[in-house]
Amino acid sequence: MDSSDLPRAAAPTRRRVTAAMVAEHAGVSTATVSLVANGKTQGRVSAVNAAKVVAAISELGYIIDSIGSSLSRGVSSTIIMVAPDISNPFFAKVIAGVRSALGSDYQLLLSVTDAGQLPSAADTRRLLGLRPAGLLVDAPDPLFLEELSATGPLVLLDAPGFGPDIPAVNLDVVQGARDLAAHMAANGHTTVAYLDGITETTTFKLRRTAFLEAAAELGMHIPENAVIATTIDVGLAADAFAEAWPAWKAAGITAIACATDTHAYGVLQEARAKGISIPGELAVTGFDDLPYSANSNPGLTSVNLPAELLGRRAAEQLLRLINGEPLETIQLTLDSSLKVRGSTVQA
Amino acid sequence: MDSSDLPRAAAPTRRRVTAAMVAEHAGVSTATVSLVANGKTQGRVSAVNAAKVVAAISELGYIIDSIGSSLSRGVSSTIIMVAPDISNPFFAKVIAGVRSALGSDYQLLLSVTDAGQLPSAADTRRLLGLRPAGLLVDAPDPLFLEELSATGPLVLLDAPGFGPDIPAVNLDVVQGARDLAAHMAANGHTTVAYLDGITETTTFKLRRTAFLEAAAELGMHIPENAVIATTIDVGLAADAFAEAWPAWKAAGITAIACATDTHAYGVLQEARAKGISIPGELAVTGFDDLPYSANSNPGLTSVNLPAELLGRRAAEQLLRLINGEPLETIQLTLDSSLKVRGSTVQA
DNA sequence: CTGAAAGCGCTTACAG
DNA sequence: CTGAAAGCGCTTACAG
Repeated sequence: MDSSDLPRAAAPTRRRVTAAMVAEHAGVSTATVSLVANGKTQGRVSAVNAAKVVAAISELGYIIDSIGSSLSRGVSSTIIMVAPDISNPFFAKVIAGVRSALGSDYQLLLSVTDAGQLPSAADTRRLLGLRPAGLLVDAPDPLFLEELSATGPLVLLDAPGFGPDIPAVNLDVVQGARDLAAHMAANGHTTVAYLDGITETTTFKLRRTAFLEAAAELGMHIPENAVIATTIDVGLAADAFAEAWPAWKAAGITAIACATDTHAYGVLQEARAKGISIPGELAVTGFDDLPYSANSNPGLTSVNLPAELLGRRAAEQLLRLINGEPLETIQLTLDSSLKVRGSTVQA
Repeated sequence: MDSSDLPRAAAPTRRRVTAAMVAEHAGVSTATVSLVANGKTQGRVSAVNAAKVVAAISELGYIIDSIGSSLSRGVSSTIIMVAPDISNPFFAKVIAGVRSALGSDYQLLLSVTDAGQLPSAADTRRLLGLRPAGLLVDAPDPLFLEELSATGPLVLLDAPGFGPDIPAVNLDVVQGARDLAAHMAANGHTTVAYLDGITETTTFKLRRTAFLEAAAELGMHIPENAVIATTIDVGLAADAFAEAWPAWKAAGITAIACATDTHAYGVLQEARAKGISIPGELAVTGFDDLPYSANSNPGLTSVNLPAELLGRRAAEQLLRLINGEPLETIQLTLDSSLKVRGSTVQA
């Protein structure tokens, strides 16, 4: 009968304040409002008018509508970050770094997926409909990037080996993996295993190959079936280790390197459940040095990676790209460092 | 001289495909393209034309531009989630739940802040310029919500005590805190302390007051200065505990309840450094039951909160609001459960 | 069933 | 310095 029941879910309490309303209130054109609201008054708006608009803006509580603005400009102030695993605390630190560099000019949109899953290029392409000002892609696989075929400012994080012309900030995981192998060799281990991540992320491949190579160079032996892989998940890692351990033990394995600390936690957990002495019977190492690794049982020997710095540097590079500034260095590599704890050395 | 060097940062490789291009390609109007692209053909577009448009869309690789669409509709397909602490792994699970309920129709935009910091209402209001389809606010403080004065679909997470008419999904932290107190009393503790979070989040207040009340009811004593607070950070919690411990020890404190597992990790770490025996000399409990708590040294007794479910239910409620469906229940409360581990009971 | 047209809110040459 | 006007890409009454 009437339409008073139409606005159901969300009846707007007050109408949106538009630039036109501000213009009318201040007695100027919307063009002038736009100039003032965007701080482009320099030599284009008289001090008198600028003051009038500023007053009207604060009086009315005007906020530039980013939808209208984006459509007009052709680009939004959104920065999209694509990452395979938000549940990893390491990632939270990366985000913090990104945000600190981004400031408040840009909105950070996180495209997250389920643990260890890479987002599909199709999903991400849909996000491109938001016309992001730039794209940050963490630990991509080569295929994803190719499918994405993004145009516009793009910086990769933790993505080694992607061609020297594509901007990236990397972590020196190769050195970290070598340090791990050297540490094991120095502690007398001769037969070792590797617990890998299941996604074919380049960083995982590098961690694995660098470790295996260095282990071989150092005269350590890696038996058949001593390289296994699971999703980044404590429980699944524990299961995989439980299944592998009898054969490994028989093969004389006394140390296991894990692709991430999370994997290592699974091993520690299962070892405790099974009564395997760490590090006496088995030495365990991780990768990432999560904040919890100082506190696990026992403390976890791990490769510390500068997460916050990674995010910060990547965002800084992206900002330069967005502003059309040249990059001094297309690709950066940040140092890693080995943290030795009780999981490899008796306290 | 020429303008070939104008597009600096990002020369678009191919032009954006617009509805107009699709329309021309298919020999129809843009109105028809819009109808087909949005799946609103039912009784409005002939099968022949629909097929032509579908073909043109896939041939040209057309993707609806969400900026244009949002401006026209007055609302975007973005859902903004505001949360005080992304670095908490608990939060990652909440996000996972939100995403699983949201599906691919909506983009989730995370407004994250630094650890433990609540986002300013001003920041968030700026996000409203993105015209989100809905808002999810995790652990807000009352002031924030008032300042925000958001219109439109809104669901609160972990926000008890906000008036019965505002949609919220809560966690039964009160019961959890009581369980903790009862557990301590049952284990013979008579003098206890509390390590709180520093943000005046309602959930923290509830955890604290429920614990302190239950402790008192159970005849346990809480000395002066036995309630302290720090940011959610392992190191800071460790420092605060280190400073408080001598006086606490003198006062006869034998158990400490922490507002979050992260705080508890700090206590465990410091206790180890100082050679304080856990749980012999001091029993420690957390809250949240993070995945690492099963694996800390010793395992941490904690209140398990259903993070993933929290996110899922909240997103489901929000979707109903967005679709104008009625909510069966305005506020839900999800059960917590006590996990007893080695930090309170000798293994 | 179909298309021309208005309109969402903003920005930016352009003419004055 | 200023404002009228076009245009960004889409959606949706509206008239046919």
